[in-house]
Amino acid sequence: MSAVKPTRSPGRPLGGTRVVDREDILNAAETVIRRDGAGASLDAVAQEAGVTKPIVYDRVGGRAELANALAERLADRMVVAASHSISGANDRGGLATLIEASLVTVAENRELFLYVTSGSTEQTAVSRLYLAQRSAMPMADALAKWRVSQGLDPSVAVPWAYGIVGMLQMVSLWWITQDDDSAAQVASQMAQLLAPGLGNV
Amino acid sequence: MSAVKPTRSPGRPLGGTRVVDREDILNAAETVIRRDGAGASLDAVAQEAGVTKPIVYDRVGGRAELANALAERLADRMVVAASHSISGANDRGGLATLIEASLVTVAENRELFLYVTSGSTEQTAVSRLYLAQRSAMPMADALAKWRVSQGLDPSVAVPWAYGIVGMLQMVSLWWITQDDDSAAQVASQMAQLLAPGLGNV
DNA sequence: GTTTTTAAATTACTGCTAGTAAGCATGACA
DNA sequence: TGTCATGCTTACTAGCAGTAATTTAAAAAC
Repeated sequence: MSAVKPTRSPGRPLGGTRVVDREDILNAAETVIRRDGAGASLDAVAQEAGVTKPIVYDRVGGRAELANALAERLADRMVVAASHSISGANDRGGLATLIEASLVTVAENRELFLYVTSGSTEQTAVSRLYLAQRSAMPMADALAKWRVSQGLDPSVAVPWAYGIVGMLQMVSLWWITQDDDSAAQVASQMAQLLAPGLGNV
Repeated sequence: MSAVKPTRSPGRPLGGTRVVDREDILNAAETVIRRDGAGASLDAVAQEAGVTKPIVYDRVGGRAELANALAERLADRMVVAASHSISGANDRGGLATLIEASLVTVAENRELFLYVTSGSTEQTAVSRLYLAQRSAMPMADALAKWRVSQGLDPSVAVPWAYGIVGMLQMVSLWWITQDDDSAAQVASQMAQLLAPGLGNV
């Protein structure tokens, strides 16, 4: 597939300035991943961006770094979705609404989710933790603060946050590969499990 | 690395019968993964088993199937560890003991855990669900049975089981990449989060 | 105004890996 | 004794991550 003739000859471009920056590469990567799935190659990403592979390495780095950058995007998107959902939700069912927003965001970014949570080679463990960390650390901070305000031990915050992120990731993975249950239903069920332990948030 | 001279010439072996079966291949795979980490190649597995790659494909299939088979082994090992731990535990802290056994088993099979939870290519999503399913389905059955016995709705069992498996996987991943907290401590913390929602199992 | 250097890109390569096709040696059976 | 089946190895293909070498144009130096 890489046989499509590149439209540009070698050498410095005529304007003399860079035209494709890091953000362009990341956008192209998202497009390709949506189209080709989680197995998208760096060559395909480069071609979609109208450049070649070494440019991808110059702008964002190798495959692991690309996955990390996209993981940050996805995590940010989830935070935005969560805050939107929170603003329209009241206390009861607030946790369920949060989880539902997470599920819906994963479904909207299905292939991207699979890409960033799959990794490829040996470095995968670190990469997967990176995505988790990106989601877990704000949660851990919030949890710790809230626990302190309640006069409770805040040292549980970090493992709890990682655990909840892992729970949400796995439930998302299961949920997007079946059609029986609605997002709201599953979210409510998971909230039912978590809420008592969290202290009826 | 594949330049190590194979000790066998082509053709049917002298006895006329197969000498390396599926179990031998899986054992060799575990050895190689322990030695080389999660990036272990099929060639290395074949060499460790004293055969060549096509034999691996004949006995267990491709990389995805190998990961699935090893995932079953690891899941079974965890079930055994859990049942051992249960037999020596009383009601209070039973859940924590279970989680601790899970953490310890992951630590004992560190590279294998990373191998089966990482996968490699596009099929990864299915493979990861496979491992999760292997652990989640017995848990879901037990949960459903227990919920029914308590006069509660058992339909939460499946998503809860997947969620708990995901939680344990992520906490394990986080825990084996740091040294600050003991297994017992983390297990107790996670049990503290889950127990109330489960209904003080 | 010509030469040199620097910037920005492509082309072309290496090394590795999953997976498969073709070939070879031994046993079984007619 | 010759043909077929069996259980291997060797040899190959295709694709991907990552890197080195090369090319072109702008900018700077003389």
